Amino acid sequence: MGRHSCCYKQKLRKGLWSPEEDEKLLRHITKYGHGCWSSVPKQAGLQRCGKSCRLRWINYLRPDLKRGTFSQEEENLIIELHAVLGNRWSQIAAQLPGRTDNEIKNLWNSCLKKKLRQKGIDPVTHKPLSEVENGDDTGKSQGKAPEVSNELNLLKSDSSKSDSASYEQRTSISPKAYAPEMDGSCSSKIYCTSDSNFVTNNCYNKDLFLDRFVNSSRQESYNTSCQPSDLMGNFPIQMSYATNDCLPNDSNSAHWFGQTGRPFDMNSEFPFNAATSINHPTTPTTNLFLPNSFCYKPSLAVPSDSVSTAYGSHYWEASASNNSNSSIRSNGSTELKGSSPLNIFSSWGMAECSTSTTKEGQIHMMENHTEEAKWDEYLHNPISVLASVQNQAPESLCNQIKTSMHLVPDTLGAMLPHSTKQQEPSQTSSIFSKDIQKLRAAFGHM
DNA sequence: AAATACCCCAACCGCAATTGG
DNA sequence: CCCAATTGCGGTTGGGGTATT
Repeated sequence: MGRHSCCYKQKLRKGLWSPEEDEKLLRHITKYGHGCWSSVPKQAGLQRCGKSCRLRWINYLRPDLKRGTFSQEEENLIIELHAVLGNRWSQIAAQLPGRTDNEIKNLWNSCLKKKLRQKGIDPVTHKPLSEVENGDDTGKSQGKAPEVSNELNLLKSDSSKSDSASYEQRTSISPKAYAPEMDGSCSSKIYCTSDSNFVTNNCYNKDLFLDRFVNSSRQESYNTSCQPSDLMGNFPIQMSYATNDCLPNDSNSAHWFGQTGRPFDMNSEFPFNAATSINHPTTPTTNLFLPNSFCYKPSLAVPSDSVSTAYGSHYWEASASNNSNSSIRSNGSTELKGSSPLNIFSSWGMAECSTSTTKEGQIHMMENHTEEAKWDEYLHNPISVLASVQNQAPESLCNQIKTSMHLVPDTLGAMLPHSTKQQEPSQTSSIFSKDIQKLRAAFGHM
């Protein structure tokens, strides 16, 4: 219990990480996965404790991290989530793709708290400061809707300076989304959020909502909790999870379920968004892999709708108007045809998405769990998986893509955040075109 | 220009929960 | 069930950069 044993050992480095250390860690994890963190520093040749390595990976080296300033949408979302979740940073972070709990915590402590106070809102209770100072705690028992509404109204006026779009259009969770289910004054409603719309489902009370909300952000939740069907029930959004039709019904993105429906959430240590965003039931067709208001950290010089992999970020564009005509291509103009990418990805990224009650859906779920198991195996024993893949006919592109993520070790330097020279998309393209070539070779028909 | 104050954020610390022998 | 190892989380710290005096 308590402090990690390795922390007691002498001669362990502390403090800021050097670029060399970063590269060592990144190379090691990319090549072998992290496995047991306590053994990572030794294997990677680092004078650090495993805990420090883990933290460095999660907060800094993970390839899916966004960097740069938080957008107004993100700030609003954090405030909204904090009103619901309090200081549960990891759960808040789970709703913000590419952001870490540490990052959000820092933002909150250094910036958002201040902003709220300036707006006359108590950052702890999310109530008007005047109300808090007067010792009026009636809001506690009556839900948070009023103060949240105040808060958001104030923020609306603030953010309107820089953005002409309406608040409801910009924010992921409409302020209206909170009020009814929080104040307990009406039948509980829960809202699927999209950029411009929200829909209701009269089946959840606040506690269940919170429970689901909290569970949804837990890393293990994709196996057991917060299935989209749990939350969405009668939502008037068409979704056919059990089939390949996991396509958006409209062009708006819904961030809410983007996290809950992902096989690797942002706190996982190997989050590959190629899989996760496919799960996103309302991800726009023009940006299949990421919610359209998020972009990747500029240090990697990746287009906003790119896929981040263990070897860096790669720009994928998917067009998928229907299953048979689906195509997926890299920014290197490498196009994979003939095998529907939705078929491909749904086979390993749909575990949580596959919520259909039909037999077909159940079958898919089983298949998906199998794929997850393979993926898990890959992460923890990549060499054996790689060997097995190379020695047999590929069963799914999933495996090939996963394998391909191991093929470009020389790009590591370019992905390191320390790297001052940004990698041009064309370079990224050429890097991945090699992968695509290997995929093609593996499949023959591609 | 130097000193000081302030701010941001990466990293550390310690506790709780989980896992596995 | 126990216990040690490990992981995850949230609070806190401290170094470095920037702004102010």
